[in-house]
Amino acid sequence: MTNFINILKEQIKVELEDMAGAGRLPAGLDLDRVAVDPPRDPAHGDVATNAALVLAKPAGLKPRALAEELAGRLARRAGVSAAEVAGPGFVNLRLDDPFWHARLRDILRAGPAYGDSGVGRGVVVNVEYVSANPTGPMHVGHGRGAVVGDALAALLEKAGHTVTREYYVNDAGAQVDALAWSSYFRYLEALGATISPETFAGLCPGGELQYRGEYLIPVGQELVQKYGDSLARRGEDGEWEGKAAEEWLAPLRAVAVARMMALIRDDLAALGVRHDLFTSERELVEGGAVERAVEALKARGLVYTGVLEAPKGKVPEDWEPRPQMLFRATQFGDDVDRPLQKSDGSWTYFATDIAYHHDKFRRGFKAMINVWGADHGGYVKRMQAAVKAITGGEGALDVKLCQLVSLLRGGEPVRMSKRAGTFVTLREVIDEVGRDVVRFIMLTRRNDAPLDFDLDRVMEQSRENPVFYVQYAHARCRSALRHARALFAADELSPERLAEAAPVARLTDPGELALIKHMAGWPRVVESAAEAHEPHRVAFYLYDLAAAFHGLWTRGMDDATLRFIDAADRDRTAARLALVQAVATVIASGLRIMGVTPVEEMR
RNA sequence: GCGCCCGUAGCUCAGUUGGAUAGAGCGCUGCCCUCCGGAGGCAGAGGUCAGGGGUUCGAAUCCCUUCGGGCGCGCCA
Repeated sequence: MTNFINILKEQIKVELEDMAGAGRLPAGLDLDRVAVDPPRDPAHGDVATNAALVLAKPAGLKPRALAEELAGRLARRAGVSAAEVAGPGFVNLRLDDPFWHARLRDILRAGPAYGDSGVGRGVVVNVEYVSANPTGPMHVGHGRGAVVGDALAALLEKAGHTVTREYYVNDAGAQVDALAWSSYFRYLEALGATISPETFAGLCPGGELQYRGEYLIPVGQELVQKYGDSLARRGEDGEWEGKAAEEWLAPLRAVAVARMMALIRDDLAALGVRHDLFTSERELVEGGAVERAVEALKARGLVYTGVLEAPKGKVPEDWEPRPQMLFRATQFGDDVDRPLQKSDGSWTYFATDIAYHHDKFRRGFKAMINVWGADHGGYVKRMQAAVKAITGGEGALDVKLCQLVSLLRGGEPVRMSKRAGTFVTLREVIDEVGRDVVRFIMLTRRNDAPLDFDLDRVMEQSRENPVFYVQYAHARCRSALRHARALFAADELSPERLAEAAPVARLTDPGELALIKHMAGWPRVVESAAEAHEPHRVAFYLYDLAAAFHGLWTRGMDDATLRFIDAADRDRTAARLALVQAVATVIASGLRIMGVTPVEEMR
């Protein structure tokens, strides 16, 4: 257990139980509401508990009297230098220097595993993210979801969860058909046909040529290689419309989807994002998963045929009431019951999505997290309702909605238009600023807050740029350790050796102790961020840690006695190098969750 | 019309499973440094946590309500 707060919480509970045993408190008090936290204001000590406030009423005692007794007991504990009653009945604990020195050794001994937690032990969780439609390259918005999902998965792993990272491939449905048609246009082009986009669009269902990007040109070429002109001849026969199209569209669809997924996988690789599993919607549907899911719902009496009211406000033009197969979503907190079938009898996307989540549950996942774009917000309730229903209440779905990313350059919005060909892809951004920058920036805002991504600002070397600031702190640590090689052998500087041999008791400067305290808070950050499913907290923590470290470093520029390396005092230098090594360890540990490389030097 | 998200310093944002005097960066004001372990330091001003009501020993945080912004609302995924 590396979270020192938990250690103290245990001690406090022991004291409370002891007080109950001594008749000072009623037996059997509920201690769940007893909180132990570091206070915001350092003047209130290192740790505070509200135990007396929470227990006063059920115990029939005055908060301050209860607090006095608890404080008196805690003050005798090792490591506690002072226990004071403050305010309405808080007990503030001050921990002595040796306590903090021991925490520093903890960090060095644990190394990269420092901050690992057991709160998620035994919890198997599925994190689904990206799931961009295979209809083109990824854009910046997809990139945000990719980073948030990937970092969340890593965070949960650090907190002890068993995580599967999953991508849902929407390779069925109208969008993919539209992709196939658009690919057919490129196919005809590759054959040398001179048909204009407008003429061709008239032949497409809906009269629209949806995907005009050049990335489909290689798809057309591949189709020619594979099928020669055989697909075109079918067209001449006038069999483009109706069901006949369904048959000859299949190879187009298959080739196009495969190509698009290859494109997307390349983009993901460039971002350093990986998935354990790609699940195909088409395979799921063809395998009968939808029927299976609907049967499961029917068995619970949650499916019926009914007529929905027209939505208020914006009513679709062709709205008409008609009976549909509906899922009783209202029984699980949704606002209306939701259709499972379209009017032509095929399944709605919702139905296949229920099947998909049913499938996840059948694969053993009770905890599911989906990372979606904010435009899917209206879909969350029904999906959570469906998961609750189809898992008999055993499964739970959390959805993280990612708000829009606005690309800026020097404070000015980057104009993007697919039509004008000025659309900026994720890949272009990665190529310009680098993977690490993209990943870090995507985590500098809560997922549900809009994000400004300024391509100029993120390359600045200043405190305003968190990527630089955190990287620089790590690089400075490494730099100090390299300089220390003038005084120490390499193996003397290893975290293990420093943990055992460095006289860390020499660290008495308030700035040094403050840094240790900050690092001691890392396991708690991991746990709370994992519990809240909020990876951005890691970025903010690292920024604060970097600030504390830079502050100490800078003081050494004015006051030589505070510099980390002092050739005249090997012992003190070793102690400070232990501190520096620990900072590097914690920063690297946090960056690892974010998927950002901790650099050795700034260039 | 309904649902979800959001509203915190001049600006951009943290802090929300209830804790004490609400924080950071930028900007602003004043002082210091001009250093090579390069790519500053210190201090200060600045807030009705959108408004109102409620629950609580205690509310930015929970509940209700009003206002303001974003997203969504059968046969798109």
